[in-house]
This record gives sequence, C-alpha cells and structure tokens, in this order.
Amino acid sequence: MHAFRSHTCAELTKSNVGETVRLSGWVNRIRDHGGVLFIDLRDHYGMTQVLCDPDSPVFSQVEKVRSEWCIRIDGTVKARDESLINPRITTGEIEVYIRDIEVLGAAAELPLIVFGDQEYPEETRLRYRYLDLRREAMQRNMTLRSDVVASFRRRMWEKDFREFQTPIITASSPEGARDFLVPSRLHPGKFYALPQAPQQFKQLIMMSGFDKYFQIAPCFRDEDPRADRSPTDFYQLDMEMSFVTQQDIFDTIAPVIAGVFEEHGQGAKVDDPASWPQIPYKEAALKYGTDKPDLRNPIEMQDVSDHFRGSGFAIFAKLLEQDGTEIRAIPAPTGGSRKFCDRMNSFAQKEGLPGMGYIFWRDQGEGMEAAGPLAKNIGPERTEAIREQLGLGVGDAAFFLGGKAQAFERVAGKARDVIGEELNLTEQNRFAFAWIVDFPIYEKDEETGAIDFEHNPFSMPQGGMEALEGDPLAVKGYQYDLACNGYEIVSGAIRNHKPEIMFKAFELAGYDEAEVRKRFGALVNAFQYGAPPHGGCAAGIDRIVMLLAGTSNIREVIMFPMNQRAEDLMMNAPSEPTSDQLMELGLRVIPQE
RNA sequence: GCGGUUGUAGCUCAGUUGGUUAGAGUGCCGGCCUGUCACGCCGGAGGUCGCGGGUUCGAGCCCCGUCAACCGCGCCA
Repeated sequence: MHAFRSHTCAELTKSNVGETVRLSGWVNRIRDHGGVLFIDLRDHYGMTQVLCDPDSPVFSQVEKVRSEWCIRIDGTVKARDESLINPRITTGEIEVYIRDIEVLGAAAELPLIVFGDQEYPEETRLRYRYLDLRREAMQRNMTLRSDVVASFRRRMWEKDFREFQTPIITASSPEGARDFLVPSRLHPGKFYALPQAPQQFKQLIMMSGFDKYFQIAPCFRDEDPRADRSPTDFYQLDMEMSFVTQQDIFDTIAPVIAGVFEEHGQGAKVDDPASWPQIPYKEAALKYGTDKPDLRNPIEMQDVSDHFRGSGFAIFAKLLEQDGTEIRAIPAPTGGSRKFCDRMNSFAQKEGLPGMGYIFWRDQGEGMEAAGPLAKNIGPERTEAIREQLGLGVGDAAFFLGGKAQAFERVAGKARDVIGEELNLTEQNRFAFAWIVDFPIYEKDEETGAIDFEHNPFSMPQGGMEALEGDPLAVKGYQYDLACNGYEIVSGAIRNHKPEIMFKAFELAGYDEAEVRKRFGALVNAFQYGAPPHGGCAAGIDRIVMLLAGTSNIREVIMFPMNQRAEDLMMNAPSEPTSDQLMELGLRVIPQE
C-alpha cells in the first residue's frame, strides 16, 4: 500500500465497503462520545468521517488527536446505517473504522480556526496564511484562480496566440507608476527595475514578427494599495497583435473574456460580447461619473445646467456664472422620500462635498407635488422642466451637484452606485461589460498648467500627426478600457509605431527627442526598421478572479498577498539587508527620521 | 502624505451615565458520555482593556498624544 494514502478524503463510496484503506489529511473536527470517537478527516478534495472505539488497538492514540493535526490512518470502510447517512459530504454513505494511526504533524494551539466561517482580522489571516488557505472558501478561491488562468491560456492558444516570457529584471520603463529598483552588483551605482508591465517587450515582440503574443505576466508597481488593487505585484493576461485595428482587438479579446466569465461565473448572466457598448470616455464621465461604470445600474446622469441658470437658487445660479461649471442631475427612480434624500445628502457631505440638493415628487391629492428645498427656490416651471428632461414621476427623486465637473464627478459616480444599490435598481447576478473608448491622450496639470500624458505614452493619437498640430487636450487616442460591474478589468491601445509621431507626441508633453531616445531607446530604434502597426491590451487576472469569486477584496484571491502597507507579515518582508549585502552592492542606507 | 473606522481573553465580540471582583461565545486543559456530523453535559485555566500621558476620590468608558490594522483620498491602469 502507498505510504500515505490509498484514496483521497473525497473518494470512498458504498462500493468500497469492506476494503482496507489508508487516508491522510487534517483533523477538521472531533466529536468524542467517550465510547465512540468521530473525526472528520479533511484533505484538499473533501472530507471523510473516520471513527474509533475502545476495541481499536490505537484508541488511546486517537483520543489525543486535536484540530488540524495532520494524520495518516489505516482502517476498514463501513457502510453507514440508512439513518446515519450525511448527504452534505460526498463520502456521506460510508465511514472508516480506524485500526492504525500515524501522526504526521501535530499542531499547536491555533491562531485561527480552519473549520467554519468565523471571520478573522486580515493581519492574523496573512500572518498565518497557510492556515487561512486551508479554509474551504480560500481553497475554492485559489482553485478558481488556477482554473481561470488555465481557461485564459486555452482560449488564447485556440486563437493561435503564443505565450512568451519577458524579462523580470530589466530597465526602468517610465510608464506612470513608481518603479521597483534592483541594485546591480556588477555595475555599482546602477539599477535594474522590475517591469510595470511587459509593455515595451511585447511591442518589440511585434517588431520581431511574431504577430500574436500573450503572457500571464507579473507586473510590478511601487504604489499604495486599495481593496481592489494589490501593492507591489499583480498578474495580467497581457496580449498584443500586429496588423490590427482597435475593433480587431475587441473582437479578439471580448469572446475570451466572456467565455471565461460564462465558464466560471456560476450561472450569472454574461452580456453577449457582440452587444458590449463602446462608450466614449467623455460620455462615461458625464453619465456615470467614472471611466469604469457599473452598467448593471440603469441610472444615467444628465447635464441640467440650463434649468438653473439665472434661477432663484442662488448657489447654483452663481456657480454657473463661473467658467467651466455645470449642474449635474442624478435621477433616482423610486427614491422619492425625504428620508432617503436626506440620507443621500449626508452621504455627499461625508464624501467631502457641501451637500447634494434634491427634488422629489409625491402624490398630492389631485396631482403631483414637487418637494425638497430646491423645488421651492427655482419655482414650479423650472422644476417641471427638469422632471420632464429626466423622465421622472411620482415617487421618484433627483439629486443635483454643481461646480466644476472635476470637483464633484467622483462623488457623483459614487452616489450613483449607492443610489442604485439602495433602491435595488442595480441588477444582481449579472456581469455587465462596456468598452470605454476615445480616452484623451493628454491632460493638463491643474496647478502648473503643464501638459502631460493622461495615460501611458504608447498610444496612437486618433488623426495621427495632423491631430497633434492642434489643441493637445482635444487629441483622443486609440486607447480603451473594458469595464465590468464597476471595475476596470482590461486596458489597452493601438500603439504609436511611427517614430516621427512619437517624437511629436512627446514634444507636446515637454520631452525632447534626446529624452525619448534615452527612455524608450529600444522602441524608437526598433521602429526605424519596418514597424508593423500593432496594438493589444492587458486584462487584470486578480480583479477578474475577484469578480468571479464574488468578493470585493483582491487579497481574497491572491495566495500570499501583501498587507495595506506592502508588508508580507508571514515572510517578514521587507527586511533589512545584511551589511555584507549592502557592501557588495555599494549601497549605504540613509537613516530615516 | 491626508481623512474615516477599529483596537477588551488564543479567536470573534459585548461592556449602560465614569463607580465595587471586566463578561459571553468559541478555542484550550480536565472530567462524564457508544452514533455524532456546529454532538451534549460539568469544571478549570486564560486579561498590561493597543501604548504613553492627563482630568477625576475613581477611567475599558472623558481629554491629549502615539502606534497598529482596515477602508478611502492623493498616487496608480
């Protein structure tokens, strides 16, 4: 017999009754009845009830066993009495009578209990990740992750993409985020960098004639984390194609994404990729207040500035006299109660805005009555015009935010989410996708007035060289994101493969040719030797798995994540180097305050 | 860097208006129990109330500072 097991803990059925078997696993739960003692033995695959009584030669040893000990048992498979069958486990028809036991690994008192759904502080979970990962939900999440990656690979291979690995220790590639630097021992004073993405390499792979590339690629960025953003490193399905238009990229990757969501979405509705809308960035900002809208929520915001211009509501009327200001309405069907409106108003205040004016319409005997502080101030005619524009009626409400879009848009978008959720307007059990297109290439720094790249500098401007001759802020790129349920899950572009357009694009952002050659030398050089038009995208693996697992915390789907301060509590990283290491690298650490 | 929330037993949490000896569940240790599957019953150990200072006759609770965790902003695809 095998040293550790003849079967897994999920395998035994009625058909094995009478057999002598060997199982290994962890003690999930013990039920000691004095005479008879039950143990739920657990492994990756499932659970088997094993039992023991004083007739067993090893009873006294089995009695000593505790939760999470790793043990091996030999025993006889017994059928359970009809009344004792446990339908909740696959092995519920049988149990194994223990005749021999070997303790493979005893366990000390546990900092967290594997069995059950008890919640634990993340600090504990991360410090003892190997225990946390034993839990059913984490076993499920990590298995899902592996299956999703496998599914992506299979779907890409089926489309004739090839997977290539690109360097991890490489040159700093200034793409916007902060680099992780790696000191060079052979070249004291010089540093490698970890790639923020395989961006330049994949473009060079296109230069090299490979046509269709993909990779499940680690990306490294030294930025602060969020619930949906892992610090330090994360994984992307990175892909690039030659001789393609933006639409070709969509047509290629959309079925891959949709397929993975169909396969692992547990029956949730997945919007048909052919029907995914393509929403210009500007329109998304207006309607949804974000470039990653949740389209399960039907609410669309509208510009209602005209109704407030010169109105009796002085705050808005005055605001509108300034340049670049507007009044935005968030319609809230079925939200027509003062209680709800007040709650949303205080939500806006908590988010740092002065507040959110509102109007709601209620039934008043012979007709509709508009209530709320705004309605009084602007009068019945304007109120009615607003109601008509927004298509609202009795029992509905509308919220209003004013000022420069930049100042309130983020909160407006968040309010839209909260309203949709609280009023049950946001559809459940659905994955709603939208391409966001026509991103601006440049943005203006509010303080300095300087023009800089809004995104990474690799995108082809729509209109090419000609477009770059005009107003930089009006230039759109062949650059796109895919949003799903309020998360950005894909980002990509048709690349700028013409050196002269590239130099011009950088010039507008204040970088001269020498600077571009220095920072993107490999690409610029390569582009001189017959560059094919190309483009691609990258899909966030962690975020996709997070959505499929139904969690909003990315650390639930990463095996060994960092905490909020980019520390690995389990491995004790980061840590201080030895002085020998520093010496060898020619480095000295400047003590911090 | 900034803001919010939280910090009480190994773990999850309660703790009233500032008032005597800080509680519960779970886990742990011991005892009883031959059909449980979140087994049950009895008993026990286990506490720097994050840390420091202050107010007060008296602080887990109020005040100031500080540290940590999470969430968010800035930042970042």
